[in-house]
Amino acid sequence: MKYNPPLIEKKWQKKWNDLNIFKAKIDYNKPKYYVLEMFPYPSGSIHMGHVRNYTLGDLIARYKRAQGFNVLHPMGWDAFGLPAENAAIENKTLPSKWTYSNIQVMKNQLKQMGLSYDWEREFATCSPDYYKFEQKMFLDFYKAGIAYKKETVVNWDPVEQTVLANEQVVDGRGWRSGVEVEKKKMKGWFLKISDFAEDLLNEIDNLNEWPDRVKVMQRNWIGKSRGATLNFSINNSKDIIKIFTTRPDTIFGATFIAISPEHQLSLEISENDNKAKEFLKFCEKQSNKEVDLEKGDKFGYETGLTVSHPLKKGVNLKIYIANFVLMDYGTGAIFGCPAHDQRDYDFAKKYSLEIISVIENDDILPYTGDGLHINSDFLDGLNTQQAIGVSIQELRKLGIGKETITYRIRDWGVSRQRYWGCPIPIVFCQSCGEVPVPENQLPICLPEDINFNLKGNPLVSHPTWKNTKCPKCNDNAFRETDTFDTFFESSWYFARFTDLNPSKAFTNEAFKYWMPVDQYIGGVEHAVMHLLYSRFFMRALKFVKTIDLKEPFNSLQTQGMVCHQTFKTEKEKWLFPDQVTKENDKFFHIDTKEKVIAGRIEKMSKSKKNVVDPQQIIQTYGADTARFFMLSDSPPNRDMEWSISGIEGSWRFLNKLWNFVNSLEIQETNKKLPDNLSQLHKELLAGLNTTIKEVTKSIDNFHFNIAVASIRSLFNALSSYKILNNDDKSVILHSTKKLLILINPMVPHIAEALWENLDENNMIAIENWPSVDNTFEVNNKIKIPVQINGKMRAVIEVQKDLDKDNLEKIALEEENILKFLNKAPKKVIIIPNRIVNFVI
RNA sequence: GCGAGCGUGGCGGAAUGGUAGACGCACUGGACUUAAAAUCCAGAGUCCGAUAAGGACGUGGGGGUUCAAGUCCCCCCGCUCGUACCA
Repeated sequence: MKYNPPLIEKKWQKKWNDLNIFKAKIDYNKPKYYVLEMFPYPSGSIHMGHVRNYTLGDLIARYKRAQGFNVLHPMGWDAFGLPAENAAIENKTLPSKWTYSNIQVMKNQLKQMGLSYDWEREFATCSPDYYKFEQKMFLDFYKAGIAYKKETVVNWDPVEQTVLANEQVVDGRGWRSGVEVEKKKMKGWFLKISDFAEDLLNEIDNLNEWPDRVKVMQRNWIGKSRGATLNFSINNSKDIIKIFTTRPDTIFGATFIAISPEHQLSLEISENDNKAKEFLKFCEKQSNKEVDLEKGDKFGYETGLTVSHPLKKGVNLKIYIANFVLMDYGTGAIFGCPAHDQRDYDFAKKYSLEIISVIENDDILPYTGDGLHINSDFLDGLNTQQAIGVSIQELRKLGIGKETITYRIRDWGVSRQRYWGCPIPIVFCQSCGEVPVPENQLPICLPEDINFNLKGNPLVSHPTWKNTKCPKCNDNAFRETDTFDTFFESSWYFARFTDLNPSKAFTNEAFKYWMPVDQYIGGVEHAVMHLLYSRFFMRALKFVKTIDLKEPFNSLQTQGMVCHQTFKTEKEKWLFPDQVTKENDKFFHIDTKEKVIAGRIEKMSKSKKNVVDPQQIIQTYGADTARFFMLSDSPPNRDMEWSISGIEGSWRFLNKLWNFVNSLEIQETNKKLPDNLSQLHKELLAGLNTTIKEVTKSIDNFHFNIAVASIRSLFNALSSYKILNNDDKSVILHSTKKLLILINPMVPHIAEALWENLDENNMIAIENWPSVDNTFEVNNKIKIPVQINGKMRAVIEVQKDLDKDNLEKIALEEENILKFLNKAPKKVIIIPNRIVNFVI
């Protein structure tokens, strides 16, 4: 009987399904375990990134089940988003139709992978049954003052008459129209994440099972900084400019003032100053991406206004409008100290402004480090920390400034000028203004009869949808046509999985039982936004008393990307891996035979064609082989390289496993370990025990590749063992069964099939994880390296825990040691069970 | 630009400060076969040496701490991710 993946995989998937093995139910007799992988956007078909993510999650789910946990392992669809609209325009279809048909396809593909989901909890976020709850949440936020409207700047495509996402802006131009993108001011809805910044920051310290790098990134994103606000009075005017600085100690080095183009003062100036107006227009054309702002050239406009330096009598500083000053951070105005800030330095050089050094240093300017202050009056001789304190004190005394804490994090703009998202439940009335939709009128559903041939947002151009009556005065009114950012849906979906209650977003009992998610797994690209928004969302829901939980994810693991070698023809055309053949270490096009250049190993991407379709892999090798390779290659948090030889190696191993287990003869008398174990038996069982320990530890630590290596080692020991008698058979059978339980979470179909072939009645899916049994530890001999000056010269085999004196004595009997030990050692370092080192 | 991470044989990767390269892939030799594939057995970091014994070198580069550094510290280089309207 040959290993036939399609046959056994279908069979066991059906059995799991028919017997409802993975259905999750509240059970207070068992500890619960909620394992969740980031749900996918239904883009069309699954890719290797999904395969990796869901294989990792499924391994954990099956492992925890075997350990006796009551496991919740759900799956759903992050179904709103831009690609559906693009597809709708391109293929003349509806976003809903496109999305739901993609879900169909992808669900089938996931099912073929044999993932142990409770499919009864599946949902798509684009269904009103889901999004109606977030309309209610938004209303709660609105009433609690967490949601508010303010002006925001968006990318505007004047030809398409539409707002563009950052990714739709290519080199400053609209991706479809190709015309220069403008910045446009619009009103949009925001959530006050900044109100929760302090708590979001503090609680990071308690996220013990999150990767440090994610925590550091979130801390930096929140960006708490202590500094000072300080007022400069504008000469010949009653007005003042309030600036924020983290370095009030450098005040004596200030040589100019710069304000954001969006600053109130900039707008006032531009009203009577055409050149200023032009400059603001120019700034509007610039990208509003953080990268471009920081990397781009610094431009300024000299307003002609000056302020007087508050601490240097008679010194005036020019006010510039500058493109690198952000309105969203601090007060939208800074003082420039070119000697000690890179951006200020660049700006000062460009506009020939004075550069005054106020911190002693030997480096070239700008110098941003610590040091003793000079040219700074009462700050002279102080270091940075001291000078910051003293300068703030002085500013307070003068009544022109004070210590201020600011955060880099900006409020979350949740408005999107798009059709395929959750409608925002607000109505605009001529007389009543903005009015929240009463809860009994929810959900506000998206219209299906839309026309993507018209310009702009189909919700705006729809003939009737936005027309409604004001809930307050019943006069004619308009609906909000913005929809939510899709991060809105993904900020609470994990809690919705705990119960699909049709009338409430969450059922108290289920929420309390299952939440928080014990193990969350997903791409590292979500390190900040999705994960921070979700943390915020829980707090916001707690604030409006919907739930009582702050942190949604107890343990987090981030996975790396799946990469593949790239191939190009000599004419620089990308090729798919299956268009390339290898002969004598050289690559050729499989049809045309032309030379192919093998490029770098890069993240799989459609544009570079270095993709492998999981569907094809599963068809050729089966899901188990794909899963096994995913786990055996790299540790999950690192990038992995997909390769044909790698997948074939996994395929070979599963075949070997299949043939080996099926070659075992099963008799009743073999089902128990023999009473008297030989030395070889003991060694084998000790090896088994080591593997159980190692696999358990490796899975707990998310080092699945080590777990795989360890299982392979055990398999090598079992399959090379010469079976001579009945006792041998019993020991091998015993060990093989344990091996199957260990490997089951990785390759569940073949494990079930072999388990059945071993005459077992229960499914391996419900077997208990093997426990560690140290009684077989027989190895009391240990190998210890002997070094001379830290260089390995010999290895001695000794009793475990042998004392220092004996270790030294035995080491000195080694020929190679004597050879190198040509004089008396200055020092001998001996650590029992570890090392002997002679220093000469 | 800023923030974060990563860098070990031909390749993926192992390694509580203590034998660098576990496990696998690719490779080489052998067995089986009319032959190939598959499978099985054996070998292998590089260099010197005889294909041995043994030795030198070796974890992106440079410096440092230590009896001992892939691991800790400093500087540099390269690549990847995020950067707020992609998900």
